[in-house]
Amino acid sequence: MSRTYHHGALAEAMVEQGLSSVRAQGADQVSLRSIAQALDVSPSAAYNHFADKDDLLRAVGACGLAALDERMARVLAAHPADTADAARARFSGLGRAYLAFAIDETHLFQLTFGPICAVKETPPEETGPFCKLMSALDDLDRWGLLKPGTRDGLDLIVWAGTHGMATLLVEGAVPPDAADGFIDSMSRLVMVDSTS
Amino acid sequence: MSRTYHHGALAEAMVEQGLSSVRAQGADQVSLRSIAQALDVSPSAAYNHFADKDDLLRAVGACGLAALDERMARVLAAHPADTADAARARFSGLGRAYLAFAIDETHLFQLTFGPICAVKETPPEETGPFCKLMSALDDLDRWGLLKPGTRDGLDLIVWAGTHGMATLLVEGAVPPDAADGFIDSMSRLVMVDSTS
DNA sequence: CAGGAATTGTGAACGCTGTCAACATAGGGG
DNA sequence: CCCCTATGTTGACAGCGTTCACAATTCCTG
Repeated sequence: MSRTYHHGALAEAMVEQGLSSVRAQGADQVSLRSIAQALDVSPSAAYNHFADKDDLLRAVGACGLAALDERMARVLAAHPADTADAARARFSGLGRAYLAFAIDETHLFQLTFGPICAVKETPPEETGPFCKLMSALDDLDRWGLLKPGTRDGLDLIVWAGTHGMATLLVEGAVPPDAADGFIDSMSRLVMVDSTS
Repeated sequence: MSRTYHHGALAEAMVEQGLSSVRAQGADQVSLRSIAQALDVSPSAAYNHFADKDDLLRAVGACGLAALDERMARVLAAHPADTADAARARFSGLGRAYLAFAIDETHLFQLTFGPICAVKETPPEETGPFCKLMSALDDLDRWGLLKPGTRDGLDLIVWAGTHGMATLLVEGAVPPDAADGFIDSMSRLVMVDSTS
């Protein structure tokens, strides 16, 4: 019944199984052996595809980043960027998507932005989520929706603020229902008054 | 030569040794056994003082929080709160201290705000660093230094922004020299123009 | 001041982990 | 057809967290 001796796509299968294990128990509790066992495969088989346990986890973490990016891409797809209001919606929608990801993919978020994956030297401004957030800021600027004189360093403020709020949510330092209020406050602080 | 059979203060000694091990290698790489060995003590001795390895690490993480709090307290002590400029200095000084801690105590920061210690349900607004930051905001408000109409939700924005910037520094997503610029941008965004 | 109880340490053992080296199997290109 | 490479297996190793039975020490009580 062991389909074939050679699995065929072990690497992908392990990442996928790792993904669901991490989702269920958090990265700390996941063992290489348990992933292998779930796939009816010997533990050492992993070493044909990954250098390390951490290497496998990094692949799983990359999926997390991709999942976050996809959520944000969906937001952009839902709001064409052709009006000022749409630009507003894009900006706050992206922030909300970021926080929503942190809330309902807590474990994955922790892995993706945790110490294991950090070593990967995530290219600074090359990651999808970051540059989506930044381009939304550019849109706001183009429509003249930013408070005058605040553009300098705003990238970092918005990035750090959103990411920081996400980690606070993940750590349980702040209740999930504070997320929406945060986005509203952030928008109010950054954009010109919406009742113009 | 084994001083005494009873160590006398094993709990404190283990926390201290744990502290320096975590500083040196990061919490993930630290083992209960190595801590015990460094103290010339049997591994199982730990279980007379801590329920768990995680329990010990939580104690170490608490030291990290205390260390951060002390840095911030030093800033407050250096700037009496009796002038508007002092209020400005307190606010930006606190932020800088927070980021400096993240930069030169990376591993400790990761433990203190990581998943292990998060379970500890850190009381939301009871932790020193957070309430120091908030009281500095209140000071700014008292001196009329906040931009009008921005006070709502500013607590969360400042907290999330500062903490988020710290985690970005820790993850290496942002170079350490971006820290000062961040504080400046944040101050500029939150306070009224300083060239009044 | 004696002696038992509570505290704090030891030693050996368990099952689990990541990792490795030697070997087995499968499939594709000369 | 046969060998080569890719892929998987088996068995072993050291190290880990944790537990249990036991020993040493200290403290409290009578």
